[in-house]
Amino acid sequence: MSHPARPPETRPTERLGRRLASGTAIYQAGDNGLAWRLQRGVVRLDSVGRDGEWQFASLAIAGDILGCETLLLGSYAFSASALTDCSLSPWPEGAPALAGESLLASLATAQRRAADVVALRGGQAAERVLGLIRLLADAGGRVVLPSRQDIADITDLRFETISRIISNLQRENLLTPLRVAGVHATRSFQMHCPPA
Amino acid sequence: MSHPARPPETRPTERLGRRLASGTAIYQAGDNGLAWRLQRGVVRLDSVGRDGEWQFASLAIAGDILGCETLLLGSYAFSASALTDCSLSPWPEGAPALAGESLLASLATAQRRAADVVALRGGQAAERVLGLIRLLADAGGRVVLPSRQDIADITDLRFETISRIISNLQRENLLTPLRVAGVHATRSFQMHCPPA
DNA sequence: CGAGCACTTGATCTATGTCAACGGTAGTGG
DNA sequence: CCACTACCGTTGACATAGATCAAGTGCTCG
Repeated sequence: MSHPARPPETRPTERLGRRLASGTAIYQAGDNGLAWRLQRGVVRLDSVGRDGEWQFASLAIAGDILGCETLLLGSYAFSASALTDCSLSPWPEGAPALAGESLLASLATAQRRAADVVALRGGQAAERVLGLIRLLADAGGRVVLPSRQDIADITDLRFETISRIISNLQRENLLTPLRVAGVHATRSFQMHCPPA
Repeated sequence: MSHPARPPETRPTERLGRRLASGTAIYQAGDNGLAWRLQRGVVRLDSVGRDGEWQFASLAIAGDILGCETLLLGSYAFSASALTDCSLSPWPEGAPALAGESLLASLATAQRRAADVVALRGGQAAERVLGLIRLLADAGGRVVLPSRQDIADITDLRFETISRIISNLQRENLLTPLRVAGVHATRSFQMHCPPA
């Protein structure tokens, strides 16, 4: 529909307890595999049309469960890729029994997360981007953002618009780029606005 | 944010196995209650901000489970209201044991539904509305739509825009209003486009 | 009968999309 | 080391989809 196909960048699967660099594919819709807990980072989930185009479907952030559906269906329903550096560990932890309790908990957070994502696609452009930044910021207001294009896919805006909005936020001192190796990063920021 | 507060239209809760008219509130975020299976109709879920404004969060259609989170948290996380005439029955059916299997199934469909809703908020206006119509149509292409305003809230458009789009679809013969009591209905249609 | 509500349609405005040019950085191969 | 390419991000100029404002219709309910 409105979003461009993305080239699936594949890498060999590492052993359990994976670390993934920003941009790497984690799994593809239809693959067989495990469910994971996302320990750190941000993951994008896309649904895949019959003709293979990717369409942004949801977001997972640290603490979320990834690929639950594989426990029921045997294969992934979405394709997952890392928007920032990530680490994953197999889920469920400990006993392999499908503990009803932890399933319920993961269902509840999935619902909340879905509502958050829906909210990121409504209202004024600047509010949407700010909403995403708030969602991704840690308690101290530090954020590592996805690429402009990924932010655009998430918020249903264009990357030029995202670029302009982030420039404005810097101009208004709501966001200051962090220095990484002596230069201003384009993706790491300190946020200066109320976290809610 | 971008969406207006809606007046919560309350009604006394009926006994188990409920039928609800279009427009009625089903439950409010924070209430205690059961989980339900939606047997018929379309339900809107809103998250409620601290200041009480409602914000569209998700959609449930026939077959979906409503208010799962109450099993874990003891109270509803969202407010639910009927967008068309609905019927509900308590869930889980039969044994009160939290069957891991059916929980998983409901988690999987919740994820899919969330992805559908996200898709309804991206791309061209006419495509979004058509996407919603497809989602709500039965196998024969018959649909009972929510009000123009509710469609607008779901798709993040304005009700005037929805009205124009539906008028266009009729003009292009993709949609024909059904006759109800001799007059053209404004919400019941026959769809004439491919269901996928 | 009048009030309220949902819907329709027209005229105009504007936020965001689109197109284009350019700069910086990383990687690659000579 | 430099050239070269590819990719990502920034910024400007302009176009347009959809928002906004306004007026009017018809239905339902008291």
